[in-house]
Amino acid sequence: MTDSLTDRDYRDTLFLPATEFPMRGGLPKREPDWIRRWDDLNLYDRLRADAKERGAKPWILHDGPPYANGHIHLGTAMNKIVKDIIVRSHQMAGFDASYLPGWDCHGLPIEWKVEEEFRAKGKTKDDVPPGEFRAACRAYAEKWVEVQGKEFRNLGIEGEWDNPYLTMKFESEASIVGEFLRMAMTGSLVRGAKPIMWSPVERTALAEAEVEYHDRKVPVIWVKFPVAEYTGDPSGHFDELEHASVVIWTTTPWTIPANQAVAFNPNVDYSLYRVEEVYSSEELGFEPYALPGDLLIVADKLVDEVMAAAKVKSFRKVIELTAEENLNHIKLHHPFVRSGPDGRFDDHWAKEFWSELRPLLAGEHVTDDAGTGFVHTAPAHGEDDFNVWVESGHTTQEIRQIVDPDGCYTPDVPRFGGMDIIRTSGKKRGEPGKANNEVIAALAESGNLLARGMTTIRDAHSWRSKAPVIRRATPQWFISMDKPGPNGKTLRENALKAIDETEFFPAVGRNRLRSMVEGRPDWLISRQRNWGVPITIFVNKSGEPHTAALAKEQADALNAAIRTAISKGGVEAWFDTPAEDFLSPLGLSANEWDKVTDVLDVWFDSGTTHAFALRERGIIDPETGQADLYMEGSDQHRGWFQSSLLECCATRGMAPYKQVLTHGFIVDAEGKKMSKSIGNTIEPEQIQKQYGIEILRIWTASGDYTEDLRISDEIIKGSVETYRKLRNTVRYLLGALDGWTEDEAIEAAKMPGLERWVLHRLAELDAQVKAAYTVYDFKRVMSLLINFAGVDLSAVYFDIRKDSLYCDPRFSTMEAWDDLTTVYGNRRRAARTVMAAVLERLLTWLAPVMPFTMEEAFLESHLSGKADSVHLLLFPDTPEDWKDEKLAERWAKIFTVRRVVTGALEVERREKRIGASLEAAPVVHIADEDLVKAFEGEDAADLFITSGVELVNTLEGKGGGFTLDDTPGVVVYPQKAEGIKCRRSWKYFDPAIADPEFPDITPRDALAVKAWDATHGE
RNA sequence: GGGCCGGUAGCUCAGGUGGUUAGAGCGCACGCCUGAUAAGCGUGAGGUCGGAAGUUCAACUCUUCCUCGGCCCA
Repeated sequence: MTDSLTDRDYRDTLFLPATEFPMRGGLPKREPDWIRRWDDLNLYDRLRADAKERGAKPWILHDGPPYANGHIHLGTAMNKIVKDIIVRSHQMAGFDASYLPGWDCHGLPIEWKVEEEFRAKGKTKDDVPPGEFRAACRAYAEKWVEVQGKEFRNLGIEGEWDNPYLTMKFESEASIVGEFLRMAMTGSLVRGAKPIMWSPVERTALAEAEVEYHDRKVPVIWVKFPVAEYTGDPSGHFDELEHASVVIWTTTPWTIPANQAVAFNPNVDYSLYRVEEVYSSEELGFEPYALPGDLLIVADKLVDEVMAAAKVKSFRKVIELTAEENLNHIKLHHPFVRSGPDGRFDDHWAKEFWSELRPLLAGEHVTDDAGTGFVHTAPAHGEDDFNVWVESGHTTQEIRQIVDPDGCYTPDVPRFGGMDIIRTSGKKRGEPGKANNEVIAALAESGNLLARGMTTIRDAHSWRSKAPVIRRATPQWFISMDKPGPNGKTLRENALKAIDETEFFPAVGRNRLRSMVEGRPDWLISRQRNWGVPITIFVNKSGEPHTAALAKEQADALNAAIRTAISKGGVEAWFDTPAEDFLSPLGLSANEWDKVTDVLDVWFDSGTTHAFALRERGIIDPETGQADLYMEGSDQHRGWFQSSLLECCATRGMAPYKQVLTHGFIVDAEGKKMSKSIGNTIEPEQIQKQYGIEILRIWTASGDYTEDLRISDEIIKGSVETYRKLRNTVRYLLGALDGWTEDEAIEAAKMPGLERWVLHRLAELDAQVKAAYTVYDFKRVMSLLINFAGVDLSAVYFDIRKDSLYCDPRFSTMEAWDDLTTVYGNRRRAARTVMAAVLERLLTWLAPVMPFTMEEAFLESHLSGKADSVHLLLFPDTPEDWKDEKLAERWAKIFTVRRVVTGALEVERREKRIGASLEAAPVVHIADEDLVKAFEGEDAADLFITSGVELVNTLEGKGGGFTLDDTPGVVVYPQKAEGIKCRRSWKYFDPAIADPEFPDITPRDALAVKAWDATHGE
């Protein structure tokens, strides 16, 4: 019997998927159109209006401001994409999730760029009036805000781009000043000093990027600090100790007058040594400084080196010293005080100024790799010196400032007053001044110079003048971490409490922020710069700020006047307005008050964004006064998360956020960071042009962005595959739903088991996807949905239901549907009902990650009438009755059997006995009765996509059956399907049961063709 | 150099409180289909869980050290 009895081509009578939604996205070309569409729709405003209408609860992600300088890179793109996914998913979860982007506009990097621009025009910074300079900075920042804004929009980031917040808007600047004054009024503003890089030649402070490093010949001296007293346990005391000296080594003799301590490392071994014999002047050609009998304290590892430098021929160890027993209890004389048993205090010129005893401070920065194991510490002139000074409990106010802006000692310094460290003019500009030699001479006189020499070091020189740079303490303003505030608690205590009350994603963020706040020094907020928000205070002759010195009412009035001026004229108003204009209305005299012209650390600016970007715009949780989430790179534990925390804790006693989320950084395929020098950078634009933004978004969402994200060609190709699979799944659904209307829908209770199983899966996914979005776990969303699309839908559900969808009868009217009692009609309707539900969920669940493609699909779908954009939809609710654990268990059993059947068919295919699975009609022997029962009410052949099947509840058989190792109770005997191949559905069937009118197709297909003919004629 | 974090198949990720042959998706190989077709389906091969010690009857999971990488400090 052959299969052809008629010549009719049944293809036309089939229902095949039909959609305009193309298989390929053409993303790079089409994405700009979608963005334009959303702009035309005013989508952002629509989202706000929509949420308002729903009475949605606000949910606020506060945008951390990027710096308005340079083009965006992959890191910034990823940052914004993560934020965008968060905001969109929260909006669709039912919140009013606004997104106000912002920029950080003040600060040094912009100053440099602008300086560079002036230089290019042949002008130095000194030629340009400050007002003009600041105006140029403003313009520069403005330009980059524009550029970056455009670049971010091109990424498809939805937000209030028309009115972003900028730290340099007048109202922002006024707000920053307001916050600063508010903080100052709490008393936490203190004046101190800190060493900064200073160029005496230019009389200016320099930043790290304004210096270059060159080799320089410098003197090196070994100096004795005589022990003055021992105050510890008597057991640690012995006579030699009192006559000994701690030896230090330095290449900056000029800092000796500013010495305030000596640092050592408790983990280094130290001993007291006695000099036995020194080389004679005949042997040396000069007189050595060391004398037999000298008692010297140095690190054991370095003693040979020190003794050699001091021209000591022989020495011996007297006793080993420990930090606990000895060093912690010693106080030293300044080395200008004459040493030796005969009259330590007879040196009158030094006695007054340097009589205070010097402590020994424990510091980790001290090593025994070079020097003596002790470090002379002048907190005014060294970074480490300053740190060890402050960390050992001393204040910055105690720091001695004896060097003026010209690099000369101040006049009050005995003997050295007025001497220069570096020559600042003339032909020898930049060469050493008088200071070093005079200090060395004074040390030699006092008998505390142990040795001297010359060496070469590499140190900082000014970029412009090429002259050496010194470190010099300048007056600075700090926010005190440990001064009790209005609530009796210190800022540190308030901040730590706020950290405990904040939720961190990932959780380790808490420890990281906590340990930083626990250990951080006072917040240095002043900068000697031009482009920034001024420290708007007046200081009286005793150095007190007006916020502390004036009565509250008077201070408040002055503060209000200052703020008003800034809000009208920006930061320029502070610099340009004469002090008396602020002071005289309050009856204060400009002669008694100095206007501070330092500017605020830009971290202070960004720390106050919550004030002007949120509070003043009314974007804030009215109950808590907080934003819901701050989300930035993990480097911001030291930056924005902390500055915002400290600022808000100081002014309001709480964190400005409820949650902190951090992302990692982008690295290459090997996990190495991207850098231009390695040449492994990838630009967002490159990916955009080659693959499309959506691919970048999928890549972002698929990886664990809380760790570092790897990117490479291979990895991006993986995202392309993901895109293809999801797009095709959606496309198939769109095609299958061609012509769908809600009238065709059928209730769940009337559906076949397979459809109810899909609904159950949707119910499961609904909970999982929403939960994953709430904890910002996009990779889980993606893996759930990719698995669902690839396995449950494509490989199982679509494959099985193809037959029903394509071949089952269709009728032109609903009446005809309702009349139809056959299972086929309901089966097809059920499938399409389920597919509509699946499509709606896929579109909405994926829209936050894939806004372009989901919008495109939405417009092609039956849902397009519901809204103007998929982004205006919410995640749909799941009807209670979809979830059915019992049914799921039953279907798990069915799929276990199905696996064995497909395995058996694969063997047949390999042996060329069958090609398509419809050519088979296997016999399946199943030992477990439950497994057989699972199939009750189901058409097993449909589920296996075979033309027939026989299920037998026994393991007895003819032998040679197929089994899988992990499913021993199921044996499959493959058999070729009998009968003829239906020319419409390609199923094999017994021709005896055929409708006589259609002998070459199955009765089901005959019914379908009749129905088709009835509506189309023949 | 210090603090914190991470290193599971080619790729992206799963693997409560230590316990049978370490999982998924993709990719790859092979095959099927040709009515989702620059698509769809099936089968298979891939991992000494960064390395080395140790604790334990038992470690991807605990401890120590090392190594590679990242962030922040110095």
